[in-house]
Amino acid sequence: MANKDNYKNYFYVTTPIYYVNDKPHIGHAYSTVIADSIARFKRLSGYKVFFLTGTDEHGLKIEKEANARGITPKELADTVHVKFKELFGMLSISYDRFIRTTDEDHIKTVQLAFSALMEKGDIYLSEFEGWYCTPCETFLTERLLIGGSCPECGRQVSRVKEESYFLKLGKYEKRLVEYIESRPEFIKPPFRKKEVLSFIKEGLNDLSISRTSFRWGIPVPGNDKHIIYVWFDALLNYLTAIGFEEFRKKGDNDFNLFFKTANHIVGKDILKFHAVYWPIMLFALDLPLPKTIFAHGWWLMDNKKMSKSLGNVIDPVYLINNYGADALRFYLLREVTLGLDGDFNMDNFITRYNSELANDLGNLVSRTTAMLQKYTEGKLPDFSEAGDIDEHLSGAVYNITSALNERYDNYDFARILEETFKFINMVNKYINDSAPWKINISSPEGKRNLYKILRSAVVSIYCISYLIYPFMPDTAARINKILNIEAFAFFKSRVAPEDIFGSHRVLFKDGHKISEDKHILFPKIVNI
RNA sequence: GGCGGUGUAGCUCAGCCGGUUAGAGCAUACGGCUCAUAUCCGUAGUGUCCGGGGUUCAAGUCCCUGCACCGCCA
Repeated sequence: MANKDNYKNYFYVTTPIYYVNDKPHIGHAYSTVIADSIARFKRLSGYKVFFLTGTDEHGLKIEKEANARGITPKELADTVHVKFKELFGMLSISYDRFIRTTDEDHIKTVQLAFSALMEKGDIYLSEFEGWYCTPCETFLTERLLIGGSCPECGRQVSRVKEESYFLKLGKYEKRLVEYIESRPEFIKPPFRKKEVLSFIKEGLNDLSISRTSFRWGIPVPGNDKHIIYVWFDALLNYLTAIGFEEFRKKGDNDFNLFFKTANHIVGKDILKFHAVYWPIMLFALDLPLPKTIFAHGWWLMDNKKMSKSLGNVIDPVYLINNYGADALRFYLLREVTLGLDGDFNMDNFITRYNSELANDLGNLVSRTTAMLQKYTEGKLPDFSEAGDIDEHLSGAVYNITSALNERYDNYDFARILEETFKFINMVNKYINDSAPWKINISSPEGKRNLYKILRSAVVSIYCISYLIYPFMPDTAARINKILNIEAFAFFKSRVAPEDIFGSHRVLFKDGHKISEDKHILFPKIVNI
């Protein structure tokens, strides 16, 4: 049962909820893969994880798209949200809930929250006058416009003047600044934190949070002339999914324990909503704030922004079908450091695939298993015959794993993968240098030496499967199958990362044999 | 315009509080091995560390300035 003080063992991670006006693209895949990887690592480390993703289904843009297609907004959402589920299935995304903002419990949450803030006086009715960009769902002030058009998308904006509900922001401004400044882990990476702070310090106007010009959305309780602004609606999904309604009614449950540990994964374009408006909503609701908001960059295509009009959009489904989900996951996470933009380049994708996945990792597994078949008929030399694992290898694994928690908490996935692949190279070198094929096995020393090398290589591969598991779960499972051990035995023991190497004596029992089948983990890409 | 950042080998980038001949990966050339997905390992390079001043015994590393590019700004 949940203990009030053990929230450190909880881990709540969310992706943005994705807008259902169009099918998913690589950016959706990216946010979701980041969240999936950290969720998997935390589960591995024994945390109670809740991983949330889903779709944002309300708003004028959906209503318009549905009208254009001659269907209802709900029909549009029903159709498109499935595309996201399919993509996430193909990508092995291990979410615990796929929320939709049209879900019953979410609608209740939004209305509950809205009412609570009305009662408190943090939401009030007034009049909005200004400009609005429909495609961006953004209100704009006069001085931001460029030639009378939206500064973001360049399209026409429309003049709006209407009655609207407002959320008080100024009231919480100072508190928010203090909160952000005193918590380095709250907004990552650090340069984004600076941006947010300077934005807030310019002063916050109250936020318009309702619309009367269209119908597709959640009505304001007691005044259904008004539809609740899509961002106010969408952000609350993070509360719905972990039982906000029940929490309001009955008090404590897992809700509290989870929410304090929340990690929101967001794109840089929606950081402001998550780092400014969302915390203020939570202050107003007397709730704790999430632990971390991580803003990642965008994917460019050949250094240009991807857009349908340029025709340079890369389809994640195409990549998965041709190269596999893990190849895509690997590329997305390996190529980009921290919160920077990434450049998707097909040549680069293939180079990384061939040199790192096929040549370095795939071939290491291939040559090792082949030697085992050849020299010991697939039997892993027992500990008593082989002795301890090579010290340089075990030391290297220790160095990587002991920094793992910190690296994950900083979303420094590229670094983890870089170090993992350095280790893979080290094992390749170890095999080269010790040259098992040259050993004279007629002598007892020679035999023992050969056994030590083989066992060291196999245990190293096991460690590699552990290290890559969060990023490439399928590959990790396939490696374990090749080694003929239960997939993810490391789950059961819940060993600390730095103890993973030491677990081999338990894992590989005397007389253990690896699989006889020949597996190619990553067939080389030869064409184009 | 305001605030912040970046500019290092052909390409992508590491270089924390200033300190020996400036690093990695990819690409290129040559060499070694044969267990392996013609894979792996080794060796060799080349750089006005954006320009100009300054501080210091000592500066990609700090300060000033110029140029170029980028991010954020209800």
